[in-house]
Amino acid sequence: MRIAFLGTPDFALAALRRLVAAGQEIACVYSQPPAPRGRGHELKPSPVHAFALEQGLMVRTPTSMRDPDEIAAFQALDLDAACVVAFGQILPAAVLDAPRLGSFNLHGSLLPRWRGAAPIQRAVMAGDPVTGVEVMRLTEGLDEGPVLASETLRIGPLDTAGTVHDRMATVGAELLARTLVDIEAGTAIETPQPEDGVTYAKKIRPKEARIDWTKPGAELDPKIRGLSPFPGAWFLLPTDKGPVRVKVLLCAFEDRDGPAGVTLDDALLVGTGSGAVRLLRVQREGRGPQDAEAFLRGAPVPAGTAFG
RNA sequence: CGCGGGGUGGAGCAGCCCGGUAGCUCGUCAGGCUCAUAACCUGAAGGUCACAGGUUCAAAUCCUGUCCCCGCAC
Repeated sequence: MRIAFLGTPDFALAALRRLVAAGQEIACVYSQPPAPRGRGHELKPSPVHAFALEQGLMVRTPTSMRDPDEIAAFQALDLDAACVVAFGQILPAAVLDAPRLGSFNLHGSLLPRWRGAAPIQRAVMAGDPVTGVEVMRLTEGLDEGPVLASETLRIGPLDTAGTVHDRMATVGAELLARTLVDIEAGTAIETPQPEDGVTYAKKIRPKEARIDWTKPGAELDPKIRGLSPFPGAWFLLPTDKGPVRVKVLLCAFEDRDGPAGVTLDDALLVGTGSGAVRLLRVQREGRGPQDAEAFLRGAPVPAGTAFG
């Protein structure tokens, strides 16, 4: 099939790689324009953009797909289908309806739960025991189109948004590739989303990442894991040189009570509003990620330490 | 030139401001103790202090440049 691929981050890259491997004809790749990011404000192309260049695929990085010239260019591609995976832009109907068979999206949740920008993180943060990845037809509403294929994924007690993301990227890429074949063959079945159970996965804001130890531990644990590795839930660790920001990359809930924000033992068990959270993997500013054991070797945190 | 932190035996860190014997926690190896052990005791090996220049009688420590890593902002 002659398709256009619209995507930006690593999650999308996994899907694009799979489609290329499957021998699909990628007429054009669309990605968000290179933005000044990282230290030093360097202009870096997105993962999908970089891969497309490396593969010699045609790439376009329009600021807006609503631009009439962009829409015209898209329509001129004479596509069979368009695949949208974490692209980062809302597409107008003129674009969605341009391909002969329509436009399809790979979404990281079991719709209609977690429609929107950050489904994987929100699912983990909410403590969902199960999530999934689905292929759906894009319509004008936000992630409201009918579902064509679905695959579920368990979220374990030690999963983070990162680990679920990685597993889902692989499963999702496979699912998309398989479903495209069905779509081309005309055997794909479209099922409208249920009307009940709709929730929205709002974009993660850095402000949400500060840990509030007065909240219940059973709530903090999944939230912290859902924010890992990005942007990373954090707190302030008191040191000789002042408070140091420490991110928690992995933790586990423990049913033990103690003062909120205070360590209950010498191994990073922290009291919360109710229950406690054991920090298993952390990263302090300026340093790399490390397991609690390694972290404590260089910076012991005795029981009774109060976190900020 | 957006702001800031860091690169020290295998791991994690201290020492740097106030130049002058390489320190701590752990790991490894050997021996001991023990019914036994990730416990404990004793001893040992292992480091061009990121790299390149400079200042100095003397540089991990001060100055300059380079490379790499990370946090914030975005």
